[in-house]
Amino acid sequence: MYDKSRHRNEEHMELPERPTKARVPLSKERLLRAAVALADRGGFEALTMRKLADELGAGAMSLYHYVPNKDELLDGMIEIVFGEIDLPSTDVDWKTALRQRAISTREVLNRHRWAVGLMESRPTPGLASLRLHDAVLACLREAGFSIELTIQAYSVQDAYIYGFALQEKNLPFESAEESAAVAEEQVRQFAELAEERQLAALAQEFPYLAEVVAGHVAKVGYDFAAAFEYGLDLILDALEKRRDAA
Amino acid sequence: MYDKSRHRNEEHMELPERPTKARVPLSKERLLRAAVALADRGGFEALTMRKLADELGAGAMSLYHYVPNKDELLDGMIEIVFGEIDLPSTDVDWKTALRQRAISTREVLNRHRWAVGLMESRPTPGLASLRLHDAVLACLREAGFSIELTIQAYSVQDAYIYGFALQEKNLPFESAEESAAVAEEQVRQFAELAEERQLAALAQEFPYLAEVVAGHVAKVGYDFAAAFEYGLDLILDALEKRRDAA
DNA sequence: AGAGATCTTCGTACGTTGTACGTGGTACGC
DNA sequence: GCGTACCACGTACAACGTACGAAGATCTCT
Repeated sequence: MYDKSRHRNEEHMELPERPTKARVPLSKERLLRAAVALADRGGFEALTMRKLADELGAGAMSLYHYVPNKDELLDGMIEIVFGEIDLPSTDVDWKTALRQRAISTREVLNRHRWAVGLMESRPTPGLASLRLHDAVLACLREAGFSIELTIQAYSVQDAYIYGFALQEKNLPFESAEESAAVAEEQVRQFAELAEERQLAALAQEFPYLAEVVAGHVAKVGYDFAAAFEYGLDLILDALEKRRDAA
Repeated sequence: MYDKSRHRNEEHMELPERPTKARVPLSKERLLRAAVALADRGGFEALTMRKLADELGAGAMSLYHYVPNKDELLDGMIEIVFGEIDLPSTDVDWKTALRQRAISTREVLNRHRWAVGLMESRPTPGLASLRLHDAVLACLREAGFSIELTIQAYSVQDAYIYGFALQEKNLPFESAEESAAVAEEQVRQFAELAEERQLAALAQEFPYLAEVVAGHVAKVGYDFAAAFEYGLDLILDALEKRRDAA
C-alpha cells in the first residue's frame, strides 16, 4: 500500500502524495460501499475485515469505529442490495409492475451473488427492505387480492425468485449470454463421474437425465433469463386466476 | 468427553469402559453421520473439525484419514441429505408423485437447515442427487411433458421448493405447530424499530405491511406447511395446463 | 517368532480469521 | 494552555482449517 511510517512534511522533498485518495475520511457509508464492491469482486469469502481495511487504506481496527462487528456490516451491505431493487411501479397494472420488480430482483441478486441466502435470513429487516415489502403488498392489495391471497401470492413469488437466484448463485459464468458454457459444464461433470463408473453405464442408469442434458441443453443451450420469466409468468397468471375465482 | 490418556487395562480396577462406544472404529460413514448430527444440533457454524473429532472421541487430525478436507466432508453430508428425500413414486399419477417428493424435500431441508444454500450450489453432484434428478425427470417425461416443458417444470418446482426452504431457514422455532411465535417475532421486530422512529409513524409509513402483520398474521398465525402446499399446488396445476395446451 | 510394511491415529505448528483492549494523535471548547 | 472528546490503529488472543511427520497398531512374509 503506502508507507505509513513516514512523517508529515519533515522531508520536504516528498511527493505531493495525492491528498484526495488518502484524505477521504472513513465513514459507515464508505465502509459499506467498499465492502459490497469487495464481495462482488472476490466473493463472500474474500470479505475480510483486514482486506476491507486495506482496500480503504486503513488499519483493520479502524473499521470498528463505524460498525460494531462484522454481522452488522453484513446487515448494512444487505440494506444496500435491497435499495437497488426497483419498487413496483404504481403507474402500470399490477402484473406488469410485479413482473418488473421480480426481474429487477433477479438482476440485483445476480450482481451481488454473495447476498443470496443472507437477505431472507437476517432477523432484523432494514428500512429499504421494509419499503420494498410494503410496496409489493400495496400492489397486490390495490389489485383486489384479499389479505389471505396477498400473503400467499407474496410467499410464492419470493420463494420462486430467491430460489431461482440460489440456483444461479455459483454458476461459472457471469452473464446469461454465454449460455453454451452451461452445457459444457454439465457434460464435463458427466465425464468426471465417468471415471468412476463407465459413461455408458451412467447414461443407462440415469436415462432421463442423459436425455435432457445431451438432447436439449447441450444442443440449444440454456437461457436463464428466459427460463426465469417463463416460470414467473406461470406463477403470476395462476395467481390472477385465483384472485378472479374468489 | 473421556480421558484419552488412560492405558488399556494397566490399572485393572478401571471401569469396563463400555467398549462399544470407544471401540467403534472410525469410518467415513461414521464421520458423515456425526457431522450431520452435529450441524443439525448446533447449526452450520458449530461444525468444526475439532468439535466433530471430539464428538467421535478422536483427535482432530484423525478425520483427515477419511476425508481430504472439509469441503469434501460437506459434499458427503449433502449426499446424505439428498438420500433422505423420497423419490417420486411410480405407482401414482405424476402430480401426486411430484407433490409428495416436494413435501418430502421441504421436510428434509427443514430437518437439516444448514444444508439449504449448499445443496444447489455444489459443483459436483453425487449419486443420490443424480438419482433424484433422474426420477423427477422420468416422472415428468412419462406424464407427457415435452423436453422443453420438462426442463421448465423442473426449474420452477425446484426454485420454489428451495426458495421456500430458504425463507424458513432461520426461523426461531423448529416445527410449524407453534406458528403463533412468528407473529410475536414480527411484532417484536416492529417494536424494536419503533425505538428509532415512532411506532405510529412506522405503521403510517408502511400501512400495507402493518395491515398484513397486525390484521392477519398476528391473528390467525401462519402455517408454513399449508402455505407451502398452496403454492405448490398452484404451480403444479399451472404446469398441467401448459402441458395440455401444447 | 521376528522383521518389515502398511494402516490409523494424533501432537505440534502455521497462517488466517474476528475482535478486545489500550494507546497515541488530532480538534476544539474553555 | 489544557482538558475532553473523537478517531485511528498496533498488539494480542482464541478459534479455525490443515501440513507435516512421528508414533502406535495391525498385518504379512519368512
